[in-house]
Amino acid sequence: MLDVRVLRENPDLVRASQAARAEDVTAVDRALAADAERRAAALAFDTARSEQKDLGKAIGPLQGKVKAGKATDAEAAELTQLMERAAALAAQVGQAEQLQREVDAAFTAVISTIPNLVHPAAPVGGEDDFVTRETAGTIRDFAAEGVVVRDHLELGAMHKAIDVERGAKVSGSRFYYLTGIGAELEFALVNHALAMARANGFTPVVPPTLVREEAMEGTGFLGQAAENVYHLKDDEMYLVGTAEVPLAAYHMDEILDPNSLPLRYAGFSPCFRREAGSHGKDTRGIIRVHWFDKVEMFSFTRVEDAEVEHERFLQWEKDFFTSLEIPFRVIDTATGDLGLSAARKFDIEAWIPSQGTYREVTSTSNCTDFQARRLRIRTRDESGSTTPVATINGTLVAVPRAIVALLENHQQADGSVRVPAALQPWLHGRTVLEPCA
RNA sequence: GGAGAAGUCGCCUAGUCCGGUCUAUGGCGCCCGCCUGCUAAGCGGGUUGAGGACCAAAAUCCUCUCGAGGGUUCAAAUCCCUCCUUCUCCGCCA
Repeated sequence: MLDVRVLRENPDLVRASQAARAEDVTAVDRALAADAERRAAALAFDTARSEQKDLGKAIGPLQGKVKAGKATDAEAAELTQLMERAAALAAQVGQAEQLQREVDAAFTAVISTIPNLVHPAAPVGGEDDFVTRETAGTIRDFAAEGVVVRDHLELGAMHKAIDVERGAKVSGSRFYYLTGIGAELEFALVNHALAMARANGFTPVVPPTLVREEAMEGTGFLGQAAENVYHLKDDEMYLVGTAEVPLAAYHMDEILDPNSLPLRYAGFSPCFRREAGSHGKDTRGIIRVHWFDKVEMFSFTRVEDAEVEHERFLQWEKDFFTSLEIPFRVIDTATGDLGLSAARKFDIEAWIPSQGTYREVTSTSNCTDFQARRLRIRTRDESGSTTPVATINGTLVAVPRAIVALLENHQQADGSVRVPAALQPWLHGRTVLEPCA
């Protein structure tokens, strides 16, 4: 949710942001008009209600007297008169309240469609207008090494690590089993990630992954992203697509102690995505699946610290892939590709040898105070009054894509896979994974 | 799944039967001040959150907020309905 004051005092800023996102600029004027209406309606209701309360105060004692039989005829007559006025006023209050409710809902409806203000440094444009911030690691020259590149599916089969056939048999397309070393790799990656997160001041969390509408709505996943969310209609529950949802909603409706910030949580959870609208994309392998496990970083900070925290998140994500010795690049996502809540987003894209290109493996977003305002998560400023916090989220490891990058980048001619040093302690010291006979 | 109890402004709590002096009581904690060799104690004041009016700002004022949402009524913490949550007992079960 956008700050109404920004909307009122600096509508041009909002218009510019809308334009950068290729969103509806006229929504700004509709929101402003709705805001004015809303305030007028509130004032009308408040005034009528105030008068009604005054009348009520006069009626109370008088009524008491009349009931006790101690009232004079004049007082009884006055009571009758007051009651008549109060009845008339009650109708007026009812109407004013009804109007206020409608106008309020209209305002909420409009302002909810406006995404977060884009960060001034975010590159303007569509999906392909990202800016590459940096490229790290060295891409192997497989041909020179005499290695015929196998893709992760082939390697997964050789190692009996990934089974998509049975995944499809049991659950359908875009499902898979991780077996043997595949399953071990998941735990190794997750443990490695959690160890790093803990070292960086994160509290490990295993959150619920089935949430109520309020949590889904508050984190901004029921807007344009709604079609990708699994909805359990019988129970009015939603399966989360990321631990960001339960982690963000963890402090919903709370006022956080300013001295406790930044509050950092690392959530491990399964993630469920319908992948509507991506038919035909990445149909081979486990790059794009309906379910996967992930370790997600989440931080609540003061608004003024958000940008620095966001940079830290990026650094920690880079540290993770650097430790896995996987070449990657960092892109600054373009404004048109930010989603509802993010003001700025950095993606890490790992080199995928079988595709000869970089593919997104993690992503970190600075949602400023947008998400916190929706979830009513505040802290106190210097003057002691409440103010929304900022929220930052970032993937530390999304298991299947990390496994893809790992297997493909570290494969050797015979199909064996080298284990990077950082992961060895989590795999009982194994340095090489040998394919099954 | 069945039966029952409860939810009040950080925490505890009065009020709910019987609607109106509730503008929600008191205690604890916390904040400010006074007093005091220091500390403690004592004394005085403040202390839910949200929206709005006025405004440069502060002060002030108004409305909403007693788990949430509806309803009854001139008037709801209080009466009625639905939902949420917690607890107790029974049943079932990782």
